This record gives sequence, C-alpha cells and structure tokens, in this order.
Amino acid sequence: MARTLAFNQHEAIEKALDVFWQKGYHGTSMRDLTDAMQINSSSLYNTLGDKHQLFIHCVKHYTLKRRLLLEQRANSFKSPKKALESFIQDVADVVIKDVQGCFAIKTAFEVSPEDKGIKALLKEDNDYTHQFLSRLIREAVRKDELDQDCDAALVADHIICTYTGWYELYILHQDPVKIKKLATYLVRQLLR
Amino acid sequence: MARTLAFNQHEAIEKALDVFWQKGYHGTSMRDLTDAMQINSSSLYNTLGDKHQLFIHCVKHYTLKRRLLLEQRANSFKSPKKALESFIQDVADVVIKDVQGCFAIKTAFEVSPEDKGIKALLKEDNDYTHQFLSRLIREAVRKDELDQDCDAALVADHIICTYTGWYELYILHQDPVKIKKLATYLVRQLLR
DNA sequence: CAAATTCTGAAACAATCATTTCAAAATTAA
DNA sequence: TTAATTTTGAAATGATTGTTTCAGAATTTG
Repeated sequence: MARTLAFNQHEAIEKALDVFWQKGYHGTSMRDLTDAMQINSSSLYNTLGDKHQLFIHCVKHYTLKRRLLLEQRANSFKSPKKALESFIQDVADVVIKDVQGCFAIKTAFEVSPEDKGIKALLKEDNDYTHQFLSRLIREAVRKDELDQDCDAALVADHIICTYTGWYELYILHQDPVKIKKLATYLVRQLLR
Repeated sequence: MARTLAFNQHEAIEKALDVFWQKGYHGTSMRDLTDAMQINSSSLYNTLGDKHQLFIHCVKHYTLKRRLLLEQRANSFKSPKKALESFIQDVADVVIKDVQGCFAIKTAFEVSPEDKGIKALLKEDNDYTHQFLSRLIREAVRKDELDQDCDAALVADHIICTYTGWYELYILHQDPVKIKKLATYLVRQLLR
C-alpha cells in the first residue's frame, strides 16, 4: 500500500469555495485556488479533478452545509408562524453579514445559464428551501396562524424571490437598516 | 483631415453588450468581442478603449436604454395604481422573455462587489428605478388608491427586490406560469 | 491631384490560462 | 527492511489571455 493524502479534502474544498465565492467561477484562476488551498496542482488534479469538477464539489459543499443549518434550526420552534418569522429575520442577518452575496445566487446568474449540471444542483437546492418553507406555511395554515386561502407553494416562492433581491440591494447600497426594514415588512405582509 | 470611423459605435457597443450579457465580464474574451463586433482589436482600442472601458460603455448603454423605456411608458397612464400594476406585469414579461437574466443584476453579482466604478453605475440605475416607483406610489397614496400609512420608499425597494428574485427563479426553473403568478400575487399584495 | 492624417489589418507581444508530465520523496504492508 | 504504490513538487506544456505595434490602405481638406 501507499501513503495517504497529505491534506484534508474538506478543508481544501472550503478554501476553494471561499475563492470561488469571492471571485466567481471565471474570475478564479487555478493559481488562485492552489495558493488558497496550499496544494500543488498535480495533487489537486489527482484528487478533486479539474477546475470544473472542483467547482461542483464547492457547490455541493455549500448547498449541503446550508441544508444542515436549515434542518438543525427547523425543530427548535413549536409554532410554524414563529419559525417563518425567525427564518426571514435570519436570512436578513446573513445578507447583512455576507458582504459578497450568496454563493448560490451569484453562481445562478454567472454560471448556470450556460451549465446544465450546475443549474441542476442549484435547482435542487432551491427546491429544498422551497419545500422547507411551503411545509412550514401549510402547517401555519392548518393551525390557523395564516389565511386559509393562502397558496403555500406560491408564498414560498415569493419569500425566496424577495430575499434574493436583498442580496443585490445590499451589494449596491450596503445599508443594513434597509434590509432589516424589508425583512420586517415582508413578515408583516405575510402574517396578517 | 483624415478618414472617419468605418463602424458605428452604438451598434458596436450593442453587439459587445450582447456578448457580455451572455458570457459575463470575466467569461468574455477580447476575441469574443472583436468577433461579435466585427472590428479589429486595434480599432477597438483606438476608439472605445480596453476591455474594462468597453464594459463601462455597455453598462451605461444598457441602463440608459432601460431608462428611456421607463420614461416613455410612464406618461401613458392616468392612474398611478394602474401604472404600478402595468409596470410589475411588464417586468414579469421581460423576465420570461429574457432567458439569460437581466444584465444589470448579473453584473451586480459578478462584477460590482469588487469594482466600485461599476457598482456606482448600477447603484445609480437602481436609484432611478427606485425614484420612479416611489413617486408612483406616493401619487397613488395621495389619490387614495393605496393605504395612507404605506412607506413609499420601502415599498419601492420591496418591489425591486422581489422581481430581482424572479430572474433567478426563471434561470433555474424556466417556468413562465410561476413568474406570472408571482407578479399577480405581488400586485394583489400591494394594492389591497 | 496631393499632402496630411487617421483608420485598419495582421502579426507579434509577454503574461497568464488550465492542465500534464515525471522523477523523487513518502508511506504503507509484508 | 524491502518492495510496492501513491503523493508531491517543480517544471513544462500548448493554448489563450489582453494589449500593442506598425506599415499600408483609406479618406479628407486644401
């Protein structure tokens, strides 16, 4: 048998993700990646593949991480209405903390129009969030916390679309108050 | 005196815009541009400047064009409420027609986090739309077509954020019905 | 027409791009 | 320890990047 890998793959992917996140797919060079990952290119190609395959790893890593975060927080609420409120406010906080925007959204606009594979991954991620939200909404309706005639799937899409726009607004204006106001506005709009 | 330019600058910029729009800033090479513009690179550098300057031309061209379109349509309504409704539905139609998303939004995510010049241009464009919408909303409030306690600036931001998300959703799902439903939902949400 | 001036085309530029090569170092199991 | 196997580092790959060069074609004014 032979020696084992001298670097941690997960850590390497996380570092690569940081670079892709900041510079975008086309704006990132292999040198940027090997510098940040502190791996020689031959090792990189031998283990994680070429630039595109590495990018896929990063997308999967990112979406999985978010998914776990979402599931983790999902069970900590008794009232679905409260859970929805908290979800929206949390997204607003993430938007404000993330100066460079959401990696999935950036990738959706930069890469996925011309890359079906990446698009499929992002769609899957989007569908997951959509399911999470619409389930929450349906529960809220059942518990009479929301209007009976409310279309859960539609409202879920609406929420997702709205906070997508927050990212762009924050990139352009960097105004945390504005984002927070929009979040409370969205909550009040939905839950009355 | 000497000969005049052998190509139309506006047409050349429009062709360059098409390429940048489709491939993004970093995904576009100078060869892509000279091929599409049918101009030799020396002519390009002599007249419009380097890649970055050309990109600025494209952003300015795009935002100006949208601005004119907006102003042109603004005066064709008597009721501000009807104008708002029509604006939102029109945006939905644009989203559906544009398979590759809005150039300004794509650029906001790809370029402007690291390019203050481009960011300033996009912010200016965003502010213009914001002014346009908030003025319309204020008029609607004055004419009692909207709630008196409605914060015009906030609602304008909300509308802009929402339809930004439509672009992403359409890139991922390519479902026109979904976008139209979201548009009518937004309208009903606002104007009740 | 002629002289002046500017634009154009093709080639060349160095730099960087993603990727590959391969010998040597490193590690494992026997 | 030895033989087998894999990772690693540094260099080299050819292609492509953005940009420049410059001689000659083109066009305008006088």
